[in-house]
Amino acid sequence: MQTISREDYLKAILKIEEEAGSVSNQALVEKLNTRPASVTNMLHTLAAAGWVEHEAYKGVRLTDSGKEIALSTLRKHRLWEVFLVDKLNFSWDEVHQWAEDLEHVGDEELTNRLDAFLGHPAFDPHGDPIPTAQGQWSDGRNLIPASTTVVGDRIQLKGVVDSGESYLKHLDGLKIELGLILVVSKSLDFDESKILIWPDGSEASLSKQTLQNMLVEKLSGKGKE
Amino acid sequence: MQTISREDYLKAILKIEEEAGSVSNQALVEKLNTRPASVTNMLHTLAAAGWVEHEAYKGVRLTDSGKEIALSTLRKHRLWEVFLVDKLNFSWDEVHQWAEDLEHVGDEELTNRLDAFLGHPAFDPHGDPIPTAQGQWSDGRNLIPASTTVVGDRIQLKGVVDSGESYLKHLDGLKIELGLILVVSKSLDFDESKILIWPDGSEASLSKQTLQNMLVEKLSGKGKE
DNA sequence: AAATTATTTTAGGCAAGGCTAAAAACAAGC
DNA sequence: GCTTGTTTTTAGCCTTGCCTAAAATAATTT
Repeated sequence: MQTISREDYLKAILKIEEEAGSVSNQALVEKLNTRPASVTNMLHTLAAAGWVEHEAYKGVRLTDSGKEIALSTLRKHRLWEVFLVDKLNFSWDEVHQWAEDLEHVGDEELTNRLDAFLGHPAFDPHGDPIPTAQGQWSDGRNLIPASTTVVGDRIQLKGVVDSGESYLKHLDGLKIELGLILVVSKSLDFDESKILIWPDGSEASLSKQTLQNMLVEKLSGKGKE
Repeated sequence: MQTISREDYLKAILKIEEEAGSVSNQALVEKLNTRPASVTNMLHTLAAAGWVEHEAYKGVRLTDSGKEIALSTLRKHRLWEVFLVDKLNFSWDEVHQWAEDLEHVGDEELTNRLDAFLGHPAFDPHGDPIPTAQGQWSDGRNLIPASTTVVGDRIQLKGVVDSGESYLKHLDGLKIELGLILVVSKSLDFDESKILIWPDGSEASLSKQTLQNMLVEKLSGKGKE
């Protein structure tokens, strides 16, 4: 039986598998903001349902059926985020909590209709790829962290690594949004910060931390195009 | 603390208050498809939260704060139903279950944005009035059950009493939908059924039961207008 | 008014999913 | 190969909200 909590765990396991390769209980404790004993408990439940394989002290892996549920939940989450931003005009830092609830509503049919209504978006408001109804979601893009760019690069923001509210608000404050094109004007060795040029000609300095979380695409043309 | 179950109870109490005036435990048992002991339990919880006044063996009444929550939940339910029908193209008999989940998602802000996005609808897909953000929802319309009409009346379907899936599917099968205009052609005494004329000239007989659940408005013009 | 019937409450359980505290297993350093 | 520290598991408890069965109260009938 699928419950909200179980879907949340499966989604978290999927994400950690993607990010880190293997999934420790500790990682789940952090991702889900819970306690170790709760994780152990739930992993037993998920294993009994056949959604994960769990060997004591050895970590977890999603089974095919578990992965299917996790992908479906992630798909719903990201589609609802698109709805909230595109249709209800929320900003990208306001939508996560509601999407966290909405992702547990509806079946495949509803999700597919929502998908069609939104025009089959490929990415959510944070630039994360939306799994298809068939469970495909490798995005095929070649994104790099902005921290790896060099002076003269012309880059476009396509995604973020950390889509937490505080980081997104930070970007908002800097007038940085998905799709924005920037030019790398200067790179400071001592703290690995960079000075970037906005399309309107203004400049600002971004910290190493900020740059690491920005996923960008290098555009063909250089600085002045 | 507001939970899904508590919101469901408050909404049910509100509806029964409207329909029947007073709210017995028995009525809640039927409305929520649960057991008497569960109702007593929950009423204690709701009373402790200050959302209802409950005297043992005497029934319940919503307090102002309880009514506010109930109205807000009902508003969300009906707005989401409009979304599902108008935007995702579900039919009116398919939306109730999802709306039952969606009504527990989002705050006032989200609800108001949804309301604006939908164009501030006054009625849901079953013709039920949608409470405003200020909690107003007396609809001011003067609807009568179709069973009380007489031969020659020209009537328009504006709502239904029972919006259960099976009844709505029955109407679908008869090509009856909200807004449809019919003319009462014949009234059969023995079983209180009536024969009605569709705009395209076709006729069909509707049972007393079916007619009682159709809320219609008498249009000024008579039969042939 | 007494008896029967219907409704409501109490009493006691159960399942899900969270928690703390303590024990067990693993990993690292000496 | 021990010792120390981290991670995971076990054990046991809590809360929410549901349930059944039995007792108490109200309502209805005779």
